[in-house]
Amino acid sequence: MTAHSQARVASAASKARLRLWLRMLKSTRGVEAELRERLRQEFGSTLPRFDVMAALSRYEAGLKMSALSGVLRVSNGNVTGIVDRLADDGIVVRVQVPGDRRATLVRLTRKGQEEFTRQAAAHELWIDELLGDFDEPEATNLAGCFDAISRREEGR
Amino acid sequence: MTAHSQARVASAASKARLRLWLRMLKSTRGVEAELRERLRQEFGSTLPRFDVMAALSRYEAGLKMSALSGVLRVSNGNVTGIVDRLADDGIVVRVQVPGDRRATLVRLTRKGQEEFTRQAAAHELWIDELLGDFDEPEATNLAGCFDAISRREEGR
DNA sequence: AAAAAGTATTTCAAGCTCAAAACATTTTTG
DNA sequence: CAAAAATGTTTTGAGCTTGAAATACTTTTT
Repeated sequence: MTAHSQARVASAASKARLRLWLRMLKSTRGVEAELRERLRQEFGSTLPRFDVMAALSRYEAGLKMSALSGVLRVSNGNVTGIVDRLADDGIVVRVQVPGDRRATLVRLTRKGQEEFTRQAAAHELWIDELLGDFDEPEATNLAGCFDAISRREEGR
Repeated sequence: MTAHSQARVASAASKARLRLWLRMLKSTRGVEAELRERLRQEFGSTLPRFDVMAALSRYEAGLKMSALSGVLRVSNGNVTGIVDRLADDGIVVRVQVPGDRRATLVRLTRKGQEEFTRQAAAHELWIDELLGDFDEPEATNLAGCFDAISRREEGR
């Protein structure tokens, strides 16, 4: 293969990847917008709040602020405000860590657990509706493709 | 098929779709974060600014504010601030629409066009790198899957 | 034990995002 | 033609997001 045809082939794949990215962004944003809207309408809440609750629900003992922002892959300062508001609403509590006066543990309250259970059930139904075009093998296959992208990201 | 096994099948596909969504979100956010970081480092800019410039670059005659927010699928008020800052930087201009004193047209300046050309070239290379796992047929196939999701959204 | 380095969290400033309200102008309607 | 409805944009208030700086505490080094 000549350098010339090589360049042509690379460029065509490159365009296809760009198109892929634009579609990926569009459909992800669309689903996100719909979820945000429903969370607002049905529960008076937001996606970031849901994400924090989901993370905490997987750690019954609670998470330190830094661990929480690590799990969610958002900045430290970001989580502070969301947790502040969730605490105001009685969804989470901050607990001092015994041996370390710098750290605080964040835990779902009982009310928070119950609220998350309700919201998570609705969330699963919504996803089922929004991604209903995919049957089980397709969904599993696509999930694998995304894992490939994510792994590529992590290896940087 | 009994009602019982029906429920089981639906539930398994449902779980697969939920997993798919979580992976889709994770990888899209990862690529977005990387693009945002590079745009910040290399061009001192942001993704929303890039999106506005990209939209305007496809309409040489300019777009009305409402058309711009329509194309980008974000709220009206949102675009106002981004365009304000792009105008401050000499990237875009607002032009009064002759027959309608309510409306303004937003256009890329020459400087804006040149800047967008530079950024778009870098952007395409970045995508090529970040999604490099997919060859042309794969990328095209996946893009088709996302189109299905987007079309489903639009039909709501 | 004092100094230095490291860790955990919050604060800050800037920008993005939305929905809703306000404002201005144009078009339609009674 | 005047009132009402529709259209185009900006403002407002609340919340999310980031990176960087500030604060507080702990561990390590000298």
